[in-house]
Amino acid sequence: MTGVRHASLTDVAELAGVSHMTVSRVINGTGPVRAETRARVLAAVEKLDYRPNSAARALVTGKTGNLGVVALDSTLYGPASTLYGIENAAREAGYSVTITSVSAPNRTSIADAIETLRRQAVEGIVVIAPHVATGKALAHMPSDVPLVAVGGGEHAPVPVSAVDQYDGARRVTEHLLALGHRTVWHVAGPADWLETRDRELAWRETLERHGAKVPRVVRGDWSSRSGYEAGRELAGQKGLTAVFVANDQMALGLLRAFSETGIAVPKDVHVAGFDDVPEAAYFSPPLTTVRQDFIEVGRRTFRQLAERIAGRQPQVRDLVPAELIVRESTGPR
Amino acid sequence: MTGVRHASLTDVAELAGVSHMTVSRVINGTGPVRAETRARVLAAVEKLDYRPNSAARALVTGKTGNLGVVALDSTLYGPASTLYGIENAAREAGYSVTITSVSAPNRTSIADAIETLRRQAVEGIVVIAPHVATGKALAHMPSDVPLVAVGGGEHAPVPVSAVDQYDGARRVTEHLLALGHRTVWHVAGPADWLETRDRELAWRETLERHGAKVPRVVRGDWSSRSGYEAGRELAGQKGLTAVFVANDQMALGLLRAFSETGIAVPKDVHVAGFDDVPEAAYFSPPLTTVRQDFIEVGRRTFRQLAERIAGRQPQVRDLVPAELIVRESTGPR
DNA sequence: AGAGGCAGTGTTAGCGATAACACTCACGGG
DNA sequence: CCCGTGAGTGTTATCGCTAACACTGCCTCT
Repeated sequence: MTGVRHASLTDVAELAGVSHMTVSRVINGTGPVRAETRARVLAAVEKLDYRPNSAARALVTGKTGNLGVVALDSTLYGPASTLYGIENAAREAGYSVTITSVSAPNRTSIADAIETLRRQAVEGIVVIAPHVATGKALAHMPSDVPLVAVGGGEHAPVPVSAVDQYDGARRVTEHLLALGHRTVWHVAGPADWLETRDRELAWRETLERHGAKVPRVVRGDWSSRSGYEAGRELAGQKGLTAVFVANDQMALGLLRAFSETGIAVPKDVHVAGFDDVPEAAYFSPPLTTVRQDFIEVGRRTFRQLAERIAGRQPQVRDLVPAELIVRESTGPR
Repeated sequence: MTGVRHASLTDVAELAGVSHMTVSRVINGTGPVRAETRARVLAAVEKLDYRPNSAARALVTGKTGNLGVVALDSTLYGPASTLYGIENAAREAGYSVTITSVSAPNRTSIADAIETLRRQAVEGIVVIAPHVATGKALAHMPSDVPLVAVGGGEHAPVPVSAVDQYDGARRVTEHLLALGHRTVWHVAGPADWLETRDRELAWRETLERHGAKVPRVVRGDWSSRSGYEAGRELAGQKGLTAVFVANDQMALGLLRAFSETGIAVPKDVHVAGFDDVPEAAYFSPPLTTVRQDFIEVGRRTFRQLAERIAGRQPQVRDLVPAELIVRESTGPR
């Protein structure tokens, strides 16, 4: 039952026959305590099932040991993995993580989420919301709480860690060109995502650098459904031999559309994705894609935030390299 | 910069020329305050950018407004969605959510996670970890903090909300039998998951009730890879015409294996999954599966926890119905 | 031998909020 | 006209902890 008040430092002190300060010193390892005294205190702690009151501690120290994460209310593989990466790193460092989700990535909801977290007295905030709007929203945020972003754009006003989108997209495009295609089509993500921009830019510049014609961009919204629609649209396209799809989910939809319209992959068309979701190796056919180490991103993000909390100014951009994973969808015909 | 101390109630009071209690009353809406006074106080609040100190408040009220969620360190669609469902419901009710992930669902790590959360002074805890071991672990947990589980088993010692696994599996099995199959094979999940047990039991009992022979169970681990292996294994099986796979990821792997071994779905074999991940409609072929409303599960889970926190004893098991989604993988041949 | 230092412990004063109660009026009823 | 009542406000105690400093011995150094 609830209602049995918790033991306090004073209760422990009384039972151990010492002052509450001595108990505090034992608990926190601050200051010297005789071994015998320490043992007595610990016995009392054990007996009373004492647990420090974090509110009282926070009140006097000004530190809560809490971090806030603003997360997209989504189960997209990337954001979800990043969240766990951050949580793991934070927990190892003794921080707890409070999560607030936003359904729409507009300025108001981000600001609300941050405000909510500040009211919770978090020591620092990570924003996972890789939209253009997010970057802009962050530019207007009050700066009295350390803030870092993940997956953000190059002009973000806060430190950012992310997988190197440009590099990944360049690699996959070059991989396709190296297979002998005259050009590579692109199914992009939503225009307001920063990752979309990076991937699209890399694709475009890589084509240009190789003297290839740059086809019009087909745009999706990351969902398989939109990939499917893009696939139906591209199916009628003459001269289509290679497609770089901006994420694996859309690539799945596109593969489905191609299959329905009698286009064989990889025989007729090569297809590559981005993300390397765990399922990508079991698509039909298994998908060539770009692997992102989201856990590492989470780790670095936490590290940057920790630096900020400690009062240092970390580097502003911290890129994790991407890895090209070649599978059958760009395999021998 | 950090370092500019936050304004306190007293600061606001001074600026507004009232006592700190009056400010407190304005902030919390407790007790009567003259309209003119309130306005003056609010102006001071605004001017000083005052934000209540949650630690001080928690210290004196004994309420932190914090809930803890023990989550599987996984990006599985179900657990991730449930997390967001809980977070949404909690936020609407004014609670914040602290998340702690566990990588292995054994008793020790669950106990550690709960201990961590208790140290954070959460008012209640939700455990998302639908393993047999979890249920057992919870049986031994100290009961002085309200605790509910999600996706748990029927013998769990705490309130539980979940999608009705049994019902969903029964429906999908009956759907397959109704298509004229003499029996239905089953690729099950890991034996230590509660959901695995429910789905498997429903499948078995449904077959028996219809007088169908019960084939041996092939077991996977939820991953596409394991589904693929199950598919390779089943491909050689004589008389195989229908397979119920315990989740969509494994079904994807199985479809891949069937495709490689020349088995046509749905022409030669019917396949159904479970979960209705957003991609399931774009598998090859689109997958018949069972939809689970994880958001609703999250909502109900929060509601149960709120009841517990309020000191009431909610019903012990709260089941959300499952929905059968029929697609081409069990379609006309 | 006296001063200084340090291990080991205690005392006191807040941190910033709410709870509980006290006080001052103005007003209405007997 | 006096008193009870309730609106509006203030005073004080307290939540559980840590910071800062004070105190007591005992040991070491000069």
